[in-house]
Amino acid sequence: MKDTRIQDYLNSFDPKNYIPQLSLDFVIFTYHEETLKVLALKMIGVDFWVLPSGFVWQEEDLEESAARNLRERTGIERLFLRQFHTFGKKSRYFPEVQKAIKERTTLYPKIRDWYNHRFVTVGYYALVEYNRVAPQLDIFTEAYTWLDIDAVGVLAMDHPEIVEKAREILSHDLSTYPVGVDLLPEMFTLPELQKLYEAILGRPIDRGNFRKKILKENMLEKLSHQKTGEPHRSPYFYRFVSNDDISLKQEKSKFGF
Amino acid sequence: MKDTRIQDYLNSFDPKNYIPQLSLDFVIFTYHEETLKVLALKMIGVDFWVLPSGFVWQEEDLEESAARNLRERTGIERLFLRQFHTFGKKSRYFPEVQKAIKERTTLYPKIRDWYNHRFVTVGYYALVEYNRVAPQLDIFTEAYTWLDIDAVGVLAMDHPEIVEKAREILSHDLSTYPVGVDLLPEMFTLPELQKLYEAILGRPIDRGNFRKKILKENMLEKLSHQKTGEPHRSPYFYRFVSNDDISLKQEKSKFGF
DNA sequence: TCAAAAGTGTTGTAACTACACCCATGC
DNA sequence: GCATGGGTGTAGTTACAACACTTTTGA
Repeated sequence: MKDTRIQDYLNSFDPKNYIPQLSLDFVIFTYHEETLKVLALKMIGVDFWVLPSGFVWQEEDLEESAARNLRERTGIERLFLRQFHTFGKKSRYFPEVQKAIKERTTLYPKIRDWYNHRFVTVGYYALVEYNRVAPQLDIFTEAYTWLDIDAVGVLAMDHPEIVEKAREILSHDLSTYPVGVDLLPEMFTLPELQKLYEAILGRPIDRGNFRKKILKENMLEKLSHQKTGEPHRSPYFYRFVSNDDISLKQEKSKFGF
Repeated sequence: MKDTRIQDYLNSFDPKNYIPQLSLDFVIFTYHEETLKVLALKMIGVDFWVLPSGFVWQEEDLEESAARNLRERTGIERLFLRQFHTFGKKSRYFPEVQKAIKERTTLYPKIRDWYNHRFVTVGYYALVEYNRVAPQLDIFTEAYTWLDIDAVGVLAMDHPEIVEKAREILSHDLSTYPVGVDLLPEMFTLPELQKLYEAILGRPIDRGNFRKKILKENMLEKLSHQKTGEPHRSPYFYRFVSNDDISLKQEKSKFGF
């Protein structure tokens, strides 16, 4: 069934509508079971995992294209989406992958030709809340999985390197953007928020210091008790004040004079 | 004379060797007369200024390409070169510019075709010392100038926006990279270094605080007096300790816990 | 009552900010 | 001497880091 749709798609695919040798790669972060995770896809008929990716139409902005591709490939709508780096090693030509593609498109010379070059790829990272996202697979995708951030080494091509870079940038952005807004449910406890930060940074944070710093930002609103059921004091729930009030903090331009 | 060389070049130009619709744009900073400046070029036969730019060979890394293009277009060799953003608005198709190019290449359909698309461009910024660099113009370039950072609005296309972004990133990099190494002569005084920082940040810095912070980095070596000739106390000269010892400071990954 | 984790407070250090004050130089 | 800008010091504030103490909960 899917194969028919693929053939339909391939028949209608016109390379002229796309910018050649340019792709977008997405590092889609989520947070679940106290670990940071990254969305990986498995294309039909191949046996390796890759990051979601896409191509750029001639008639769309790069940013638009990123949003569109993300939607089409994963069903993920609005979210925090940010360009972080462009990768362009000449070795970004991956025989394993291209071979698999070509094998499956023997009837489509235009497709073979399309893939028969190295690609420069613009990296975007996104933040999505685990429970609010059910990735919708497009016709090329056989399966998806949320890889633990520490397990992204299994990704094909140079994708582990891309994830690494994305995480680095995300760590920096932690100080200027309240990532919890996108990665946690409406309500959450401070210990939960702290664990999120620890998962991103990859190192422990002092509890007391975390509370002080995060509360001083005035982004959080304390709610009623709850979170009962465990053999210790129950933490308070919090929520972010209002999406409108949460702006990117003016990156106080370093070299603080 | 130049025209002959251009024709030779155009004759030998083979689009197949390049990645289509992808360019590199360079924001080359220098520092002179207490102002931050940016290199701008004027192409032969047109009357607007643009940033140096270039195209990427099929068989070279993006980083390699940046270094090569910089060398070919400006004669500038080794230096601090850093990717900062990729620009991809669909409006990055500039009739004014492309018209000028096409008018001058009527005999070269392959060239017209090459320019007849919008380009996605990867921005790199570079730091060069004013007195050690004499931009060497390539065959397409009629003139160059060092634009004051506050005068880059005269640049064509979206180049002012690109410079703006580059300066923003450079401001951030100030805290992790000793930009003075690349922008100042071997010897310099602390007031001179401070003025450089002020030019980059676009705001004044307290003298005493600057000294304390910069000296604590242990990157500077105090030399003998001099800098005489002015009606006030003579400042000391300094130099950076050793290029080897100056490493990118580990960007202490924010959210300092 | 005990373990475990939440919540809170304290203390010392380092960094940043805004000054004030003195020093060297050429006129 | 005097204006000018370099060099240095200090005091107040804020941020950070480490850690101790108290509180609440279920078993």
